[in-house]
Amino acid sequence: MKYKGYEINTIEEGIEIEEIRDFDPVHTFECGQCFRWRREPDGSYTGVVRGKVANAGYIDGRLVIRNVTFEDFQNIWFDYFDLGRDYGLVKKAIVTDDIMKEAVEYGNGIRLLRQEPWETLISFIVSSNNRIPRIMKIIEDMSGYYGKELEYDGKIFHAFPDAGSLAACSLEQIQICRAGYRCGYIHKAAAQIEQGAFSLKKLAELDTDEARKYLLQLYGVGNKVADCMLLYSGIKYDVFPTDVWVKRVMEELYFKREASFKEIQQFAAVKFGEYAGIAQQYLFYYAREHRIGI
DNA sequence: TTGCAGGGGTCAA
DNA sequence: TTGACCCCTGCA
Repeated sequence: MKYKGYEINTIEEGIEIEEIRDFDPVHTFECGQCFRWRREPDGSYTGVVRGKVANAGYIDGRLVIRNVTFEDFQNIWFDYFDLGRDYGLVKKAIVTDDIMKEAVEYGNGIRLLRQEPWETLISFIVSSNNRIPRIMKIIEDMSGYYGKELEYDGKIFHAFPDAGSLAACSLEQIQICRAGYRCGYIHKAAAQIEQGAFSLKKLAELDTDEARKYLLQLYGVGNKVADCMLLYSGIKYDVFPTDVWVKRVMEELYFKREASFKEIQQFAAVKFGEYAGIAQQYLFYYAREHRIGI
């Protein structure tokens, strides 16, 4: 059947989408934006999103999403995979030079996932001064201890715990996830949100600068985490999360000298505009895979 | 085997 | 602007 321009078939294991453009699972799931998708031996990926387990991969040129009903697709996955956006147009807008042209060609098929805001916030608080494998383990452990149990394909999975569940935990209970000093950040953020002192829903109503400032009120959230949270939950696309890697990459590819964080952000805002965040993702992935900026 | 540096940042002085 | 920070990993 047709749904918003896509041809969707319901099959026994889930659904399949024909002729989908600009969706490469490897580039999308391994470009550093998400922490809960794992590669299976057959090359597909299994992940937990909004309390549902799913598996995604290509078979004969069709994107197959297993353990998903057509209704789930309409309510969750269409939005999560950002399928309403024409990445062809995005690419046109951000490719203004040979560097971006190459980065976009290389990272062809990266989509920016619209992840659940609360989970995204905590994931990127955990990411501070940390590496991806360890971030994944902490998120996994936290879900295992405090998230709802789910089952798929004979295996047990866990949803990411909601704010109420983590707010109900003592600091010691959060510390068993081995997130170190970030446990205090998580504990406080959960309390602020659960008590209604802070609303993640409000972010969408604010302009980008206001949203960023508002997020900085949360203990443990600085500029980098705020920008990641806004971008990877699909709330704002004109942010340019600048960590030490992106800084080095921008210095090497564009500035040819040292540049301050502020300088880089201003440069990106002018050069890439409303899709600066997506440009950052292509650039970062390209640089990481080519070991630029090391 | 043990020891030490340093990591996709934030906070506080 | 600078150092400490929890925990883990990589590498002498």
